This record gives sequence, structure tokens and C-alpha cells, in this order.
Amino acid sequence: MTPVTTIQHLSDHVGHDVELQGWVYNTRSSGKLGFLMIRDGTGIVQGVVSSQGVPAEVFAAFETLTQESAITVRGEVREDQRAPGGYEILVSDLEVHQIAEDYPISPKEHGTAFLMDHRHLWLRSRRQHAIMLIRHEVIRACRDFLDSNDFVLVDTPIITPNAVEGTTTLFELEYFGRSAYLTQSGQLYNEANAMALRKVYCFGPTFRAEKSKTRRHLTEFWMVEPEIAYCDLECNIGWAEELVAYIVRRILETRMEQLKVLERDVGRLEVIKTPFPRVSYTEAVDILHKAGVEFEWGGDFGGSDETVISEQYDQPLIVHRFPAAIKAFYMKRDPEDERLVLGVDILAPEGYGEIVGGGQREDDLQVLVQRLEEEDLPREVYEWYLDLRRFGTVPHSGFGMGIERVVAWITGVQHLRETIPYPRTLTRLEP
RNA sequence: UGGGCCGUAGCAUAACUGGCAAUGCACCCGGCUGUUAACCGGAAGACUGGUGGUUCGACUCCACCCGGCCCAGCCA
Repeated sequence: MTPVTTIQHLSDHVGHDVELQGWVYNTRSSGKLGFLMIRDGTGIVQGVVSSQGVPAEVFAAFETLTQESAITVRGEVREDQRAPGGYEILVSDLEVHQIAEDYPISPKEHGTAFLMDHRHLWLRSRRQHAIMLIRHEVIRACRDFLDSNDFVLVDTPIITPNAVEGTTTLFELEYFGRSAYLTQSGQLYNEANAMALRKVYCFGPTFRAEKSKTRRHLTEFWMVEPEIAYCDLECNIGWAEELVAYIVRRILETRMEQLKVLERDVGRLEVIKTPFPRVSYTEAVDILHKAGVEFEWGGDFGGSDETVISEQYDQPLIVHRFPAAIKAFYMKRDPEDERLVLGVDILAPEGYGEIVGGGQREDDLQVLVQRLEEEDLPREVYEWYLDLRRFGTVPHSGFGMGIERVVAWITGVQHLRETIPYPRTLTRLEP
């Protein structure tokens, strides 16, 4: 009985017969010598089919194979310098489960619109496979880091009755005769959960109906949001930078092969270490001025501003203490400067933009009520949230980290749409 | 929602100043016992996104429509 294995474990079987279950990635042939690239979901390996070494019907079966046909092959694992990857299978038996019809994605170049229309098939390609493995590892690293530091996963609702930040566009849905919205952040619920369980996080999909058409935006994306009771801005920054550094370290430890497939310059990742450089918003404005960028204190940074600022460093950059006017109502005022709030963003290097946003929350009932009024937000729907300031209010902080932006930065891909299996954007709902 | 660009064979591109729509890949047929996105030979495949206009003649110029991409705003 030939043991079944997977391509990622082939090196354990050199010199022995194995069985692989997979799909045809590509075929080549030199007359009576056939080369068969086999893909099995864990990797790609070359199979060699010799007309002299196999029964005639096996070689005939090889000749019928098309791209993405489903097959089982058996044969001896060999180490061979001529094989891509260094290992190959000397095929002795080939079982065809299905001959695939004309596969739309050829090994040559395609446009992104075409590939996105075939996203369900594009995921089989080497590059997308590598991105998905890294995405998985980024998510696992987030969970491992938080779990091992005594954070409790407490889920927050996807369907919500009102906006977290009134101004942002929400996806509205009909909920048994009344309006409801898809969540754009679990934060307000996180704050309640932190008062119950001290250190918590939520991890789930987030929805923004913004009409943004840039490579940095999706309408549906995944976010991990930690929230910590008895934690000020400094404490919050510490958690955020340790999380980011942990993720980078983990990917370098476990996914070097995938980073190679993506031709990522890993030197840019290997230098990442805490503490990250910090600048206040006001210092960041100075950086812009010194770089010759026209920018008025009080405004929000645009994508190109962020790039100019973060390019001064080879580390993720922590920007803190923003003007209150450009941040949400729940951000705590800076006791040392009333114009500012205790917010923090982390900008990824190499122009990948904001990967983390958060801050210390306003814990004073009167100030919070006043901020709601200033923002013209309906107080009734926030009554439960205000309860958190009536019953044992304490300093607390939290942040959200966008998974796709982190994956884009680590993998070095240009567009967020390749970092999620089925991207949802302004112009794309299928497949 | 503004600004810019683009729609040509299944895919990726070309066609100069308005004059017979071309090349590569994929598919099909044939050749090749070490290929590396193999290679060599052959065949097939297009009302050039839509509607109208200018012209002897439109892939090419003009108007409108449809679809997409990039940039900006907003954000993670």
C-alpha cells in the first residue's frame, strides 16, 4: 500500500514510493518523456513520466491531461537538481479523476479585471496561494499573541442599530420592519466587554459603504480590535507595537518560502523591532513642512502625506495626539492640550499607510455627553454606552488593526484586493 | 462625487498622419527521452463595448451612452 502524502512533506519520503492527490498545474513533453507539474494545495512538484518506465495506458493517460485536471499519481520521490524545487516524482502510476475543460487562466499574463472575474480559480495560482497562507498566519499570530497575553475573545455584533461614528457611510438593511446597519467597528461593545473581562478583543468582518476607489480600500474587510481596562495611551501604544512586531516575526519564522514566491524584500521586514519611532501629530506636520509639503495644522493627513512622513523611517511609525476636530467623539482629550485628543495611528513603512488606529477613550460622563452634542449625535441610542461612565468608569484604551493592510504590507502586494479571498469593492460584488 | 486614462480573437498586446485588422499565449493536429511560463511545424479563431455623426473610406476623428482602471476625498 503506497502511503498518501502532500507536497509540503515530500522531502521526508526521498527514495520511497508515495501517492499524491492533486491537480495538473501544467504539462510539458519531450516526445516520449513527459513532465507534469502537480499542484495539491500544499505546493507544486514536478512529476516525470517516461514512456519506457510506465505501462502504455499510463503514458496515454498523461497525454490526455489538461491544465487543472484532477489526478492521483504514485511514484518514487527523488532529489534532482534539474527539478524546480529540487525534488520530483518518478511517476509509476497515474489515475485521472476528471479531465478539465479549457481552463481560462493560462500561465501567461492577464489583467486584474479578468483575474478578479475568475477569483474562484485565480486562488489556485502560486502567487495567490502564497498570499492566502500568509494571511492565515497573520490572523493566527494575532490570536496567539492576544490569547497568550490573557486577552479574551468576546464577539461583537455584525448587525447593529446605529453608527459608531455618525459621519461614516453605513450599509443599511431591513430588519423586521426597522432599519439596521452592518457594523463598521466593534469598539463601543468592546468597551463594555473590557469593563466585564478587563482585556478583550473582537475579530471579525467590518463594513464601510464609502465610495472609495483606491488600492487601500475595501467595502468589507477584517479587523482585530483589542480593548483594555485600566490602560492609558502609553499602555495602548505598547500593546499595538508589540502586536505588530510579533506578527512580522512570526511570518519571517514560518512563511519565508511564501515571501520568496512573492519576491518580497525580506530585509525590510527583518529590521522591524520595538520600540517603534514616535512622533506627535504636530511633529508630523513639521516633517511635512521640512519636506516642502504645504499642510495646515489641524487638517487630516492624505495618502501622500502619510507616505512622506513614514518614508523618513524604516520602522512602522507611531503618530499620536491628533487635533480633536478630525477624530471621533469618544477620543479622550489630552489633559495637557485641550486642542488634542489621545489618539494613535501606526503607519506601515514603504507607503502602505495606516494599519492601526485607536487611542484612549473618554471616560468622563459629562465630557462625553458634551461631545455627543457637539457632533449632533442622538443621545438616546448611546445611553447604554454612557452607562459605562456611570458605573465604575476607568481609564481605558484600544485600537483596531486592519488585517488586509497588514497582509498587503508584509507580502508587498500593491492592491488590497489580492489580500482577501473574495474582495468586495465599489465595483465588485462577484464572485 | 471630482480629475485623468482605457475598451480590438478565450487571454495579453499591435495596427505610424484616416487606406487589406497583425503578433504571442491558450485550445486542436503533428514532431521531439531532461523539460523549467519548454521548443519546432501546421490549423482554427474578430461585425475592433453600444448608438449616432463626419468622410470616397473609421480600430483610428466627433457626440452621447455602457463598462472598467488609476489618482483624489473618506478611512483600517
